[in-house]
Amino acid sequence: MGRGKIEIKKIENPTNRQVTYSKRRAGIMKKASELTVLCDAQLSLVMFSSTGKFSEYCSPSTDSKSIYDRYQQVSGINLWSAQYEKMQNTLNHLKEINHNLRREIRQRMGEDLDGLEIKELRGLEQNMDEALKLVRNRKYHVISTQTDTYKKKETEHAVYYVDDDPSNYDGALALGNGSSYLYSFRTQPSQPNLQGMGYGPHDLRLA
Amino acid sequence: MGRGKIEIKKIENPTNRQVTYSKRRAGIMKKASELTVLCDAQLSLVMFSSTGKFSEYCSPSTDSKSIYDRYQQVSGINLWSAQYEKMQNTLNHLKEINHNLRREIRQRMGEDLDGLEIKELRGLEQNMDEALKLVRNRKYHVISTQTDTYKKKETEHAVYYVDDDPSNYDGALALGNGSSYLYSFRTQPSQPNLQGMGYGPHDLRLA
DNA sequence: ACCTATTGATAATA
DNA sequence: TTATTATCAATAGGT
Repeated sequence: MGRGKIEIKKIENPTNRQVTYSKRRAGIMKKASELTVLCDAQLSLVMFSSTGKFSEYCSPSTDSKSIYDRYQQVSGINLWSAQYEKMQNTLNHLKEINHNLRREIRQRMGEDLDGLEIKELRGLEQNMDEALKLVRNRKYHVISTQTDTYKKKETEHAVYYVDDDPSNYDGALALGNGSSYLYSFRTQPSQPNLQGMGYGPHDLRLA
Repeated sequence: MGRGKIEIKKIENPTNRQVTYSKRRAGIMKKASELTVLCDAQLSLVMFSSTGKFSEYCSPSTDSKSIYDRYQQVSGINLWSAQYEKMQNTLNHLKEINHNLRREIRQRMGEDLDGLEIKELRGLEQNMDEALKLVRNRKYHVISTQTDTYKKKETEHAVYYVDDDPSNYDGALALGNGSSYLYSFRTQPSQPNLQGMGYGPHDLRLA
């Protein structure tokens, strides 16, 4: 269609190529637009010229992302699988670490010991014994410091550090340090929705 | 271009619309193909008819994913930000949990106690004290069981459970339970590459 | 699907 | 780039 028929092969003259690109780009975009209007179709058209210039057409009341989401569903091709895979690997890695950290904590709480051999049990006992001494020392240090403070203030709250109710442990951990997650996590009602990506909420919880 | 001019508006007759869609779809695909050949362009064309039928054209030596990756770079539009955000939230959540789990383990090893109040220290001491008893009990149980086994076997390896070198702890944990991650993780040479997604390897490590 | 009169797109040119 | 226009290509309507 023009003053002469042309062969469909790459136009070697760069200027000519650019001119033809502009014209035909306009043409195809018009065609695309007409198709959406006439036939109530939805389409996305993305173009890069040989010089890297980018143009796009997208049918009204959508965007390219929606079209591609749909494309993904219909074609079964996971367009962003590479990126997802990376994140999924990281997630799995983190979950595995999380699982093992939880097990170590359980073991340090005296649970889940069946899988340990005698050597490991002995090491754990030794480590906990030493750790317990450190905790006790710290406790005594805090107590003495607080006592000094109270002596300076001379009044009130004097009963605070005398409380020796062991049932405080859960509460203390839940409020004061990392363990709060061990508990609060279980009771969280909702997780980020990862359905269809291979990550149900259950995966994130402590089995 | 046809036996008569038509107005560019939705074709109400469904049969006609479908016919026109097929014809024009073929036309636009041919145009797309010609554009890629003549002008050495790269383009992706995704179409859905009003009945949901899907077709696509993509220039040779690429795929729609590559085109859209490029589209994303050029346009600055993050096509899959929604999906990423969900995963990122999950990742952040897990990392936070892991961080807190690690802190709890450190505290159970007698480190990182400065942030604990007296009440919490007392609870931790109490809990560790009870846990230590459980570990000891378990150790005795394993020892006696092993002793029985050895008695039955009557010979060899008799020295095994007599080893009382406390330096076994790290090794035992590293080999036998979750703590292996606490240590091996630090020395892992490479992490999944998440650069550009806001997740450097350092994020996964114990701060 | 096919046909073909007709409109639409565009190659060459300025 | 933009405009012109002679030609070729696409396609609307009918079979």
